[in-house]
Amino acid sequence: MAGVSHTTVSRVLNNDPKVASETAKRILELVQKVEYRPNPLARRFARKRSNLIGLLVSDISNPFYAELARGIEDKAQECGYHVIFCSTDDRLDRNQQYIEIMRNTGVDGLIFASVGLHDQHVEKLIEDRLPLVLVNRKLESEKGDYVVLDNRFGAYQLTQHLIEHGYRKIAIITGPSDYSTGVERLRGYREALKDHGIAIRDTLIFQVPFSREDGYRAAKALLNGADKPEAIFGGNDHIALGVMDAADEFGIRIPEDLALVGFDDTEYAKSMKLTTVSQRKYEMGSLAVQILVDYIENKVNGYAHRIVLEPKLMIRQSCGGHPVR
Amino acid sequence: MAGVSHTTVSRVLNNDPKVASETAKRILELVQKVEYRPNPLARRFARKRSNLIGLLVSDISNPFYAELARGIEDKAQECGYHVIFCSTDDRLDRNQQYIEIMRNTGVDGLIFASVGLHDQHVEKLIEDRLPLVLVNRKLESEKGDYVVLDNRFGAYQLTQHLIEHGYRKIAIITGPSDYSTGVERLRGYREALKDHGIAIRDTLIFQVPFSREDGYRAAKALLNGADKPEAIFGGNDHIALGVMDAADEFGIRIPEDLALVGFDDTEYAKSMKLTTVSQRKYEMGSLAVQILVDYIENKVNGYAHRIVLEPKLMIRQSCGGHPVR
DNA sequence: CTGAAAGCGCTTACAG
DNA sequence: CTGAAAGCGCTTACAG
Repeated sequence: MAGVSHTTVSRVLNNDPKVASETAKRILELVQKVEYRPNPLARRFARKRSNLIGLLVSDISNPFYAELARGIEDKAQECGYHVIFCSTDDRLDRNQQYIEIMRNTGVDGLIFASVGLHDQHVEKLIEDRLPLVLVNRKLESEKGDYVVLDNRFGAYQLTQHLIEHGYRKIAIITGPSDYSTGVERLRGYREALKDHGIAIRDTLIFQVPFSREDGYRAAKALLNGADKPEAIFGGNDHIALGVMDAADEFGIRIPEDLALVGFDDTEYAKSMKLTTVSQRKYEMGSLAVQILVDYIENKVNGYAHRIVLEPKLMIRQSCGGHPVR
Repeated sequence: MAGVSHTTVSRVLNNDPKVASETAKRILELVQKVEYRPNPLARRFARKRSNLIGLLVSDISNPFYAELARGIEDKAQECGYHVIFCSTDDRLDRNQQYIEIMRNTGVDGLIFASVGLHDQHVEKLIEDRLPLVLVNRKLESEKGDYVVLDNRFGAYQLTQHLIEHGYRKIAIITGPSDYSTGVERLRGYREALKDHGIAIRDTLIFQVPFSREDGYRAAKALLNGADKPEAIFGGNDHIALGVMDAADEFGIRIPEDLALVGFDDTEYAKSMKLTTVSQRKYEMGSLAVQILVDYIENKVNGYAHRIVLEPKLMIRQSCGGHPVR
């Protein structure tokens, strides 16, 4: 240490205003020269803050979550935070374990993108006032802060769009009933059919995990049956992709022989000309970070941030543009 | 503290073998009951180890990097580490800044998936013996440890495949010359043409950023010209997707009017039936973590780990299966 | 505006 | 096998 005290150096590095600008300048120069780097581990320990955010997603390699992660990353960086991620593969049985692991990393707060409808462990975290924001999916109990899309309305619009194009026998392959997204999309589908006086038939409703593989299998079952649907609503774009795989295999053309819609508007949907609903993933992530950082830094936890974003219908060739029969 | 000392509790929590199993058991029970969580920030500080790995990618929302990240995440978790990621958007001018930010997070080591060919800042880190592994891209100087694909050979195979299908006028829209991937893929293309006695024409060579948008623009220029190619080699799947966009716009059918190949074998390629080269992204990430953790924990840094994975040609409808003319 | 001192909550030789 | 004590490298009241 050349000249001043430990304390003063620390002050300068933390932009403490009550330090002579001349001293500060001298120290800064020295810091440069010696390439002094304050030990981040010691800083965090002394400050009792890590400036780390934990992000729990189903699978980071899924483009939906990857795009969400990018929104989270950018806003976090803007706020001086960094993101540690963890893929849960939607294994509800291991959820507690993943959360525990995350807490042991010393993050200041958690963003949970894949919460189950009835996750009691997460409910407990919320009650314990641990800084936590849900994004994409929410709890049935409506506990905690969240940023989600209006999934019900998105599904309603999509189904209505199919109906308006003359389709009547519309099947849905939606996500599992363990998640708000799966449940609400199914609800929107039902409501749209009901409002248009179309009977809801259980044989046309499939609930499967949100994967291409599962979409493929369900579609095969549907297309193999005697009672083939005229249109299929895939619970997300991955499922819709799986439907395409199955259609391909059976030589069924889309949209000529079968109309198809998805959900999420991932890049895949754009490439495959799939009609879908756009989720503002980047924005969702960004908003979640804002709320979380507010929690962490201002210890606000009386507010209830419940943000429900409007869905936007993206009409593409997989079903749109065809005459009403 | 009920019964024993601070020290002993610490030992138990760190699985120190020289502690009476009976005492250990009692402490563990108490820990459970009180829901005691050791402060991770203090642990890291005392241990001088964060068990954090920094991951630098071009863009986490790009499926290629997202899949790589998943491989890294899984292996890291297996080794008791966590991953902090940072998207650089391939802004070479800001590279130093991003690295600096990462170092300030206190990571034990760095995985760099998007290094520039001549990144002097990274070369310095390597010389300073900072635990660092390059993945996907490498330095021209061949400094440091890396896990990469044999990009040259992959491009060679792809080009040869086109030639074997009767195409002669083959254009390439490859990545920028700032990255080993872009450069080596171009090299493989040139070598294949040369080996088959086909003249290399500069007007058929484009070097653009690895994006769909840039691929689209370059393809438009190519397809608009008087001298239309019979086939296009997209430097990665994103570029190939951009070529498809342009072809669509011009009413050019793939593969009937134009053959197309990509590179990377992202999920997009599968959906779009694009012939491409498979990169074992998950495996690449996993290997990189293994090497890095070995560095961190055993302070091995005399070894030179240079892993070059074999590419695998994925033949799909975008060019394959058509008769030689 | 600056410095001495305490403290953050663990881990880890060291001594017993 | 167990404990007292030092130490990890910062930040931050507190006193001046």
